[in-house]
Amino acid sequence: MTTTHFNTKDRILGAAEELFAQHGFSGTSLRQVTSRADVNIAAVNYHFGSKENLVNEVFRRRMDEMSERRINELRAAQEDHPGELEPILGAFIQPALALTLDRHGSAFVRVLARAYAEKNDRLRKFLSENYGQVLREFAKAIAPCLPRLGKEELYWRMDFVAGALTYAMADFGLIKRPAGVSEKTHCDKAAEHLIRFAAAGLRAG
Amino acid sequence: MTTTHFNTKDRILGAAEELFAQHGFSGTSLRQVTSRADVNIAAVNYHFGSKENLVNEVFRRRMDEMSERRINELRAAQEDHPGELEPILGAFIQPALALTLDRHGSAFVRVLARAYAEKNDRLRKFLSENYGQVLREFAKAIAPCLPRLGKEELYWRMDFVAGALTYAMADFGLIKRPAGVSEKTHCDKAAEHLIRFAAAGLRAG
DNA sequence: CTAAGCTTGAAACAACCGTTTCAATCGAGC
DNA sequence: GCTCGATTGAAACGGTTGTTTCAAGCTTAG
Repeated sequence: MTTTHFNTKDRILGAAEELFAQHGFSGTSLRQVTSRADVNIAAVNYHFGSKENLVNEVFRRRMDEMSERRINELRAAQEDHPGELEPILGAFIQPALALTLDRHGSAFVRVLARAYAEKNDRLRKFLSENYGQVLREFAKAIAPCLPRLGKEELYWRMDFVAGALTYAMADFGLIKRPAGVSEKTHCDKAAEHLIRFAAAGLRAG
Repeated sequence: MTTTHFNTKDRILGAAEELFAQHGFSGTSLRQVTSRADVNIAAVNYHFGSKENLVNEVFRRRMDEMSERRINELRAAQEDHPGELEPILGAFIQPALALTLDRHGSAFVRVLARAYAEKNDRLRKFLSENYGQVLREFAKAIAPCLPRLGKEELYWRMDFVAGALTYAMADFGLIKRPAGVSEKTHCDKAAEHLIRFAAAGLRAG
């Protein structure tokens, strides 16, 4: 594999990511993928072995990146603003919402939201192994900021934060980006609102 | 149609609901549905016209009931506890979480969560026409409880509440029901935690 | 230049998809 | 008893699915 991102394998991954986001995993055919990637149908089974394996690779590529950025920003927040809640929440929320700006990452956000709805056991296992670990890491960082909060209560509220974030990322609900507002501005606003909401919710007496 | 719930039409709806929850809409074939419902494959097109229409009917059956219960409990909350925020949130959250207790409704909860991840335009339109109206109704009821909160800010936070609720309903995340706790208890606990979290988040300064 | 080993193209595979057809069956009203 | 409309059963429709096959093309090392 060369260093360029325009080889067959990466073109397949990119096309698959976009189409999975639009039509779901089982709603997307390999022929749609190879057609968009401008690649022969045989290439996907040559490079990935099967459709299921392609799904996993689509996840791995971005998930690892997002988790790494989250952990890095968490470490930075803990060093620069020890004991403060909001910077930690920022470290959790920003890398996720930032994906919606990346022209390539925006599709992945929908893929991620979709994955939570899937009951596919292998996918759930893959997600809980990666995403769950990161979530626990954040719970451990948040706990000292809320010394009066029990561990179970914290877990409940972390789940609520993750839910609100997923919802915001996928652009459901009442709020739509107004025509005059840039995507970057809208994303920053979403992060700002969500951090304030989540912080207040976590601090609830 | 008779009053019994064990006719062909309702058996198809029930089987479709369970399978859609497990494998998604496009991941479920009509042959799987009719096989589980123990009816002929032709019956689904006879009673529903098409697969897409079957999907819509699966939604309508439970969505109408949930929306009605939400609105009813909202009216009751406004009468019994005028100006209070928590009862309104309870009217929004309880009917949704109550579905997870119903052996038939629990599947629908996953179907609902899955629908949010779908980008299917017709489904989104159907949902925003029904569900969106209910959400706006609640926003109108909540606004007087938070006189210092702007309408846009309120809409943001309502979306976060809906996201946290969806997430909690679908049983993603860190929190799992412990072995010794009954489903009813777990559900009540979820509602209690979510109401406290959402109320604090909505009140954030 | 040639040979070896990756990578691709075109075609075909069996299996399954949603939908349709049409005859058989059922139950209610005359 | 008989007819008529509603419902079901079995089979087939054309089309698409994921996967495989195998020959042709390509790149690279000797």
